[in-house]
Amino acid sequence: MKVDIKEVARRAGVSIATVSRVFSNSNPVKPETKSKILRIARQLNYVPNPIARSLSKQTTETIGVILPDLAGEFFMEIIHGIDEEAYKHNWFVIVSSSHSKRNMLETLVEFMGSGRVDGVILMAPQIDERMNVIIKKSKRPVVFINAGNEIENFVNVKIDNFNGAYNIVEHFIKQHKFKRIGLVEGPSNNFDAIERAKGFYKALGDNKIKVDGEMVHSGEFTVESGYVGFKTLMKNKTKPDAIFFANDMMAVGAYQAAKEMSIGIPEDVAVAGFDDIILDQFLVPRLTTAHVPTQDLGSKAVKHLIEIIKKKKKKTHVEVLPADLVVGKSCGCR
Amino acid sequence: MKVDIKEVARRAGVSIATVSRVFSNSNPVKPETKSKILRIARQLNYVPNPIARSLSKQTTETIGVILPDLAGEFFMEIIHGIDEEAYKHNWFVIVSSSHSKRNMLETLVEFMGSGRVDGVILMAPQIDERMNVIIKKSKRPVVFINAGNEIENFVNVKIDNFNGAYNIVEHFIKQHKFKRIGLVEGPSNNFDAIERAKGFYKALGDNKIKVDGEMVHSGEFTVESGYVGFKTLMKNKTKPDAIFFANDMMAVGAYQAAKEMSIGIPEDVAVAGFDDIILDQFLVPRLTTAHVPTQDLGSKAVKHLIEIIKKKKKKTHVEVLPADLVVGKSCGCR
DNA sequence: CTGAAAGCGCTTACAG
DNA sequence: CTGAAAGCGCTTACAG
Repeated sequence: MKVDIKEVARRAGVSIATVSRVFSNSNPVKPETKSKILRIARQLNYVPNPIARSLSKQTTETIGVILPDLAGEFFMEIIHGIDEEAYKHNWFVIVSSSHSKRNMLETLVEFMGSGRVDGVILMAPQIDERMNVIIKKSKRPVVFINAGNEIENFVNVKIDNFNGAYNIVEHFIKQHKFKRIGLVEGPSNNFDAIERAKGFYKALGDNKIKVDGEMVHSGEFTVESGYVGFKTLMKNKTKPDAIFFANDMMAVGAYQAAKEMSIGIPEDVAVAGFDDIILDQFLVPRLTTAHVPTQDLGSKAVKHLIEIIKKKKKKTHVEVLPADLVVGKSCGCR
Repeated sequence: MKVDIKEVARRAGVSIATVSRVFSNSNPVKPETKSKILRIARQLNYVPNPIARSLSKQTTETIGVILPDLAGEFFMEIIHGIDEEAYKHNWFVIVSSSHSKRNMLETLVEFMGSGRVDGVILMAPQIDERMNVIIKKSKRPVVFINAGNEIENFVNVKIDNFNGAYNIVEHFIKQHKFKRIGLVEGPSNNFDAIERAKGFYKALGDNKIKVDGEMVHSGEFTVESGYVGFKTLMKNKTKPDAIFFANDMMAVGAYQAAKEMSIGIPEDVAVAGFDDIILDQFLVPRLTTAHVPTQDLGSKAVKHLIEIIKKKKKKTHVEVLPADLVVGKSCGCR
């Protein structure tokens, strides 16, 4: 038997408006009437249809999430953070991990144009012109995760790559008195990589250490490139005291290279990475790195988005989450 | 500007019924009319409102997914598999990773009772009575992932833990002529762990190898317990030739213990795990294990669910996905 | 505190 | 092939 608002109203001898008021507790309803309705509803196992409610209220209380395919470990944690936060607010989450750029665009159009969601959380490698047009045109709010500086007039939740890197290098200098510090960079078109490199250079500059071109290697954020980077730097005439890898995966490659070359970490050279990935727990010695609070990225994004939707006020700010120093033993501590 | 079906119809000089027919391509529409409508729609960035469509058609083309909180790496891959498959069919996915049992129950009620989704994919540590009642009462279909045998009359997609384990142990015996084979089990209330242990015992039995109680240790699927298990077994008077760990995380613990004890893998003792987790790629020597096709778990579940929903026929079968042997070097191969 | 009625944006039998 | 109209299950100004 179908049980809708009409059926409940009929049995309770009231209008559907009254039943609706009880379930959306928007307006006062006489206590006796209310409890009668609730009793009957419970008897019938009645649950208001959220689809109908959404259509009527023009609001779905659900968030659309678009993530790139490549997110890996991050993917999981971000979704987790999003889901947890949404659950607290009693909102739902529709996910779409996009397997290509076209797909991402399509999903964006669908989300922005269709009324399926009230807002979107978007994490894209880059925001191209077509995406930009869609986003600008729609009145549905978007919150970005880890987008570059091209995003203005929107909320953007990101990681403090600059200071994360700065603090690591400063730790090398202040704590360990290292002077010759190498850098294995990430891809030159990657926003995170660029910021991390800037932090590196700034820390050197602030401590009056001159940059030595020989001490810098271009990596690709891969284990392989870290492996190569380590070997390259360690073959220089004057070897580095320490090397900062712009992400942990490259540091993993360094560990492999060090093993092959019988170079001790940290006895012969100190090493640090960035990200604090799960794999780090299994490295010996424990890698010194900067913690990226991935889950927070998701939960903060949800918070901002819901606030924008509810308050109907546009927020345009960048929330930068700290990437705290994680001191392991690879830097020479202990 | 609001662009709905009415607006498109007005501009195209047709009724909304015609526009609707174009977008649901249900009925024939004169080609010229159709292309005109499509052109105008594209101009306006019109996308049919899926909420309205859902209400009208009484079907949402979205799947609800309920996963436990503890899934970790699996979580990610399962969602990925689900999302990818759903995308192929043009369906949407609402996720909810449940942070407690109560939460899981609530979400289930919401999904089953409200018309928000057409069906549910459920992965639960165990299905208790109250969940069972809700599932049985609702006409909305449910597909289980990796549920125990308590699930009857439903589709259940799971891993072939038994044969995965059997094949590993048989590999030890047939390929390497090992006779003394140890086992570090998983938690005794864990369905996967139980099946894997069964496979272990069956392989021994089939090869006329008697089980030695001293060769079996109870682990907890954690790195720690693998570490302890390894040390325990290796302190026996007669040491094992090989040890099968019921999951890879425990094998990781074994690697750590072996390093400490200066025991060579596989020179002194062979080792194998189960799961084929990402971390395996970084173990030296490469771990021999059984591959768990996590992503397939998700995609198969979606396939079954959509089929049930569309064909409106109830399917009740268990799909068992093979856990293929992954031969590394930890077993002594090469 | 309550009801009648319009409306949310679609789909679809019915009639032409 | 096309349109007018009823209906999907709710919400909410409006009037009382």
